[in-house]
Amino acid sequence: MTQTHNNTGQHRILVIDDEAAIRRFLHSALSSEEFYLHEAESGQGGLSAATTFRPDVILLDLGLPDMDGIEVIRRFREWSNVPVIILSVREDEEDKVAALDAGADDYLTKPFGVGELLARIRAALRRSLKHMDEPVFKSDELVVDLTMRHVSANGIEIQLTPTEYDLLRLLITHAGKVLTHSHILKQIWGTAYQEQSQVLRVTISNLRKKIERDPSRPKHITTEPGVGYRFRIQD
Amino acid sequence: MTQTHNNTGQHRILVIDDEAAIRRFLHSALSSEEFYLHEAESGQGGLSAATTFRPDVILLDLGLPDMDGIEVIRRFREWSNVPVIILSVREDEEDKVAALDAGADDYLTKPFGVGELLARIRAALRRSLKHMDEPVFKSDELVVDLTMRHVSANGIEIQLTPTEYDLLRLLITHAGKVLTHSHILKQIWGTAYQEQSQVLRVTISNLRKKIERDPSRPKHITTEPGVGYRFRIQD
DNA sequence: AGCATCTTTACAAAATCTTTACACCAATCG
DNA sequence: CGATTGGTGTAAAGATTTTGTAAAGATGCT
Repeated sequence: MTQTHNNTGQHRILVIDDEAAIRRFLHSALSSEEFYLHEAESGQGGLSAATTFRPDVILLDLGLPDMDGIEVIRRFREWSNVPVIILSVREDEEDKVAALDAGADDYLTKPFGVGELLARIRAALRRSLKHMDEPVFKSDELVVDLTMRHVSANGIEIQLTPTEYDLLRLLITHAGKVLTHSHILKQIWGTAYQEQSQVLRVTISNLRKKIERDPSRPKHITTEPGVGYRFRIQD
Repeated sequence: MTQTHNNTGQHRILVIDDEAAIRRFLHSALSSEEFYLHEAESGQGGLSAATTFRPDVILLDLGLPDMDGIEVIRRFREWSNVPVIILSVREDEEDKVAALDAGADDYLTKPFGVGELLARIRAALRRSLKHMDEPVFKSDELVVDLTMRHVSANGIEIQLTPTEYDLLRLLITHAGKVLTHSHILKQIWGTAYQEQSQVLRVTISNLRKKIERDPSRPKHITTEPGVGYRFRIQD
């Protein structure tokens, strides 16, 4: 699941901002032979535009009307590593820390210079274009679309419960690696459950019943006795 | 064995700044269980420290006495992708643009909050640690990937039990050296087992059955009679 | 209430660990 | 020269721990 950006020289930028004035400003500042812009004016709209437009960079305003900017980052980071640069009027340190820790790559406080914005976009692109990830994961007959929270085998949709999906996503985003019981538990159930491996075993069992051809001889999710579980990429 | 970062949880930070006051400030702000700091007070010193200290992140002051900060970034980028965060008193846009375009990853203007610095360091680490080569150990046909917890010979996977794996890892991380019985026992079975060499012999035997081509004439794990065992690197 | 999901309980099945028993080899000694 | 001794390797038998699964209870949402 490695790949791509477009092979025209143009880089694709998604702007998510509710103020038309700022969108216009960014449009005139950035539109050029080098960049191709797409605009969204809400968090929901931005997230869905991200799946269809496939940007190389996202410029995100934190103060959106429909949902919290931090939440937008978090949701987006569930399936993509595309760089997110925050543009915000808030200059409190805690806002910056929260955004960066949620998965943002950079944080610019308005007003900012166009030159600096361009330089930070170039820096983000330089880093990320080397290693971009395809948000659709395939292993044998199993297909997991991390953008749509959609799982299928042989074209037939598989219904997963929220925890089952979270567990599968965690395993897939670390495909090949062994994840220890306590690490998985901490990630999905929280620190309090770090030692409660029984609930993990049950969830693994249920997940296998849904995604494995023969749940008693699992191919996708294998157990590493005494250590944890591993998602194996087939082929 | 391509070792790119340390396998302790600690991340290594190189601070390049000529002002002792700032170095002290950063030292108290960042030194913790999470970070291990190294300090340099000149561009030349920083560049050479980067090769020996192998940092995961570099914090660089642009105003160094011996050479221009931009030049330091450029020289460093000739051979490394380790993230560089600029700390500078200059807040002119053209300084920022020049530094970012020279290869810096982020630019913070002094004075800055410790929280923001930490968040930007975490963001830089998050991005770069994903793309680091795994430390893979190879000896002849045997391949041990310590991050994937994966052992194979001639491309065929070898299943190891937890103790077998722990033992192999201990031997490999000290490849070439002799490890005494009591040292191995203390490390893997705990102090209580320090004298129980029988259990070690059994485990060594089982491990050899799995990783040696001819377990009765072991090439990888050799015994040093009366002393202990040694992992020999082939080739 | 009805439904889906999550957590816990209980137990069977499987894998691993430790111990026991003994064979092997070399060096040493009566 | 054969017996003994100390260090080592291997097989196999329990003992122990870990893992898988069904099913019952708990929770929460509409």
